[in-house]
Amino acid sequence: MGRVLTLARMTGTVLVVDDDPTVAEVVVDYLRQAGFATEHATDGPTALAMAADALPDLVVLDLMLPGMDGLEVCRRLRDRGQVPVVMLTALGDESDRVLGLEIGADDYVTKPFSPRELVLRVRSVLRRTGAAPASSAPVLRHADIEMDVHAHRTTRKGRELALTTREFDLLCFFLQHPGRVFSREELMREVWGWSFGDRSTVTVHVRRLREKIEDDPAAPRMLVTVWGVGYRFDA
Amino acid sequence: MGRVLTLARMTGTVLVVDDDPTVAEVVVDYLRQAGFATEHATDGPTALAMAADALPDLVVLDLMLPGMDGLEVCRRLRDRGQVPVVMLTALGDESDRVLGLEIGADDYVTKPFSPRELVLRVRSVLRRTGAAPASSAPVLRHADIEMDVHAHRTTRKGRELALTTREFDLLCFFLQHPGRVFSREELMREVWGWSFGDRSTVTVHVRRLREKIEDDPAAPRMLVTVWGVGYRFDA
DNA sequence: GCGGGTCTTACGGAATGCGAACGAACCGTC
DNA sequence: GACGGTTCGTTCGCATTCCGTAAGACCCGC
Repeated sequence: MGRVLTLARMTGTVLVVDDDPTVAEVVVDYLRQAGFATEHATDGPTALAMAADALPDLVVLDLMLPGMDGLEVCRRLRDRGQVPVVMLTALGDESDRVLGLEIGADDYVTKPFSPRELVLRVRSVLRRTGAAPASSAPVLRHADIEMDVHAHRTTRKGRELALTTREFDLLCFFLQHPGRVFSREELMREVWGWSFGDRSTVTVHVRRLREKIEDDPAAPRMLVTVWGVGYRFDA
Repeated sequence: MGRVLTLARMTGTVLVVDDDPTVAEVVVDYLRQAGFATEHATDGPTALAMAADALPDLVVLDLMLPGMDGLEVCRRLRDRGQVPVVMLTALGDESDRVLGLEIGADDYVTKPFSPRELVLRVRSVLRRTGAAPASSAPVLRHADIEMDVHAHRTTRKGRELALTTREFDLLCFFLQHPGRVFSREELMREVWGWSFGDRSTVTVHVRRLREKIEDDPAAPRMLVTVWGVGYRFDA
């Protein structure tokens, strides 16, 4: 009923750093469509300058850059402040990926990637880091559950719930879309940001989440199974 | 095709690309009923030309096309702009599915598919990509029956009905076409998405549905038998 | 009464969801 | 760098639900 949803479009500025004009164009396009303002740089030094100047809320950074290594750029960005970084890495380049995460990238996406997936990752990172501007609802409420997105804290009847990251993301999504059914594939895409993966992953995480938010997990009243279709979060 | 009666608000234009006239007809039918304007192409080159000309908000694309591969069409559509694509794939063709998603399809539906499901996917993709407001009344009412398509919930006199997927699809179809007779073959095609199958399948499902929505299933008042013809949903 | 269509019931197979457990990856600590 | 706990994704077996078909009883029109 009076559930106000919710999350006006998340607006923020994203700096895209990629020397490939085709990739950059697609990425910028999608991010704009998703409601972000965008800046674009084609090399490391320019990227650092623009980051200092425009103070973006997040940086999408290609690892393969001419002149300066993407890792180096990432490190310097991190030295300056707490701007979140999503890295673009070549498929299977495990070492780069590990290195990137160690240096401080908040997430990574391997090429070739679906642009939409990238947008999802960006949103997810912003939500997690709390860097999203105040326009997005800071607190989600539904029934007796209260979710402080920025603080990454969830309470039920005043008692705090110990949710993992995935559980948090999952519940967050359901709270933003109550009363609608979502297939496992949709949830995989929307919450995990993947277009592939095992359906049962969703099943298991729903089960674990129920374990924490339902009075009787075996007979859920909030996170309901719609047979043959998916799951729905009821009031 | 000329002018279109706007009972519901137009939510966008969808280009349907399929060489099978039967499939295409059903798909176009449902999309129109859901409030979309539609265009239809039977091969790849025509599809690309129409996409460039009509600038649809979304493309429903059969993977199996004569002349040009559906994947190729998808790729070219993607090269040109960011029009969302929903792919139709053969059942179990996992490799094609993955390939399609990597190339940039936003969703896929496996044949045979329920037309209602396709419409839901189309709406879902449009909502996700933000290309169109996903309004258009998703709640069907008739007599004392209320159907929330998005929630996949059906109530009668306020009490929830436990319908299976098939029953849901069937009732959904009847609510969208009240007062008209449909033969078993038509229902098979429109609801099941098949052009083959046993007539008695429909009979049985109608019976099971009656069991749940009629006061006296033996003397139905809503889901009426038209002897020698088929079934009709009365007010 | 007869023939064809419809209703009802029952059943086996398939699909789906659930629960438990496992191994791998990751995190924080020492 | 090594260790233990946590989280995550996957897999397996089991129970349940659903679906399509078949077979017989029933009903309608002639």
